Amino acid sequence: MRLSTKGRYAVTAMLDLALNGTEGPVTLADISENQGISLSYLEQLFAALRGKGLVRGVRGPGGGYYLGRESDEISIADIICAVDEWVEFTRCKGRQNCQDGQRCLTHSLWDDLSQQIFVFLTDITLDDLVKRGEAREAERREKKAASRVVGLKDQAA
Amino acid sequence: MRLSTKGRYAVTAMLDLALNGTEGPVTLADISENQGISLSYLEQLFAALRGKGLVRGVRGPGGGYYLGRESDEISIADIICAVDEWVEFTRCKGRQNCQDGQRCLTHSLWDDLSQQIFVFLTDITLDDLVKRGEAREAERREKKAASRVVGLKDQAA
DNA sequence: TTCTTAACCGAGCAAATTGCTAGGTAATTG
DNA sequence: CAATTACCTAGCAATTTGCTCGGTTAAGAA
Repeated sequence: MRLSTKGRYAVTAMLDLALNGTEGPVTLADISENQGISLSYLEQLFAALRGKGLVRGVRGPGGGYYLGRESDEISIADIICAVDEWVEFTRCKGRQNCQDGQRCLTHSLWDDLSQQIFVFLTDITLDDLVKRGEAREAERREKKAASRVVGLKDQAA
Repeated sequence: MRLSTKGRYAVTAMLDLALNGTEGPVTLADISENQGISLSYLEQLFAALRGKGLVRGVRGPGGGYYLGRESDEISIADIICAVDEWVEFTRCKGRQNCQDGQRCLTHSLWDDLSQQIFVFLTDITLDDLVKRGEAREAERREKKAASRVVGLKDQAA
């Protein structure tokens, strides 16, 4: 599992799509403006996402992108794997002192870690993020209402 | 937390040091040969490690490097942080739509993940890796002995 | 003292990656 | 037809990675 800013861009863009794509497709130009990512970079990312079936493009006026599946069927790991292709964590394949030597100790360490990260990101879907955002939004509104009642100033938490 | 091959090189080198440094210092030339890492790159890595007190250099003939602390006092996270300096996982500081917008949802996602990785790597010390290697070594010997008794061929597990 | 060893230091370089600009073509709508 | 938007390719500046090369300094050995 590789973790880079590229994967984060992709997740951010996909989240934008999940949030704003409920009625009709979303254009890359919109996402570009919302998220401050260049259009051309988005095109590259979405080419990869489309290749994995995570999004579906519609051409022409009124076109844009849909999610390729329901948002609760798309994990964060899916997204990252699509754009940040799985770089093998070890370089000792065929290397001599790997079988029992020190290198293989770190080898298994990275495997463990990689597995851990993968599980973490596989368990979280786009829908989870959407819901998490809704919850936060609700909480924020509650606080605001409460503070208005008590007469306190809004404090940016 | 940033994960790159650079950190893996450093961990591998430190493990070599833990394994071979029990009686006297280990030269970078030795580690270079053992692990297939260029001498000059090792020097760069060890400059960073030395800066964090993780290793101690001794100049002159018979010199080399010692661990800076006991191997059970050095976590994998210590090593990685020394060479792969902590890159902040988010780029939205001061960004407008972070406070409540989509970007902040991925923000907290990366924070969670980062924390998870950090805990994982903080819990593992160099000594753990050494012991893990000894256990594996013992297991291998046992298997070998057993197969010899039964008259089976060695099979590379 | 002089030679050798090995840490320590810095310049620079090829390859890959990142995020971007620029300039297209193809499909769909009005 | 024209406008829109996906889709595609080339290339570029900045950064990172792992390296070569060429030193200087401290400490032991001759």
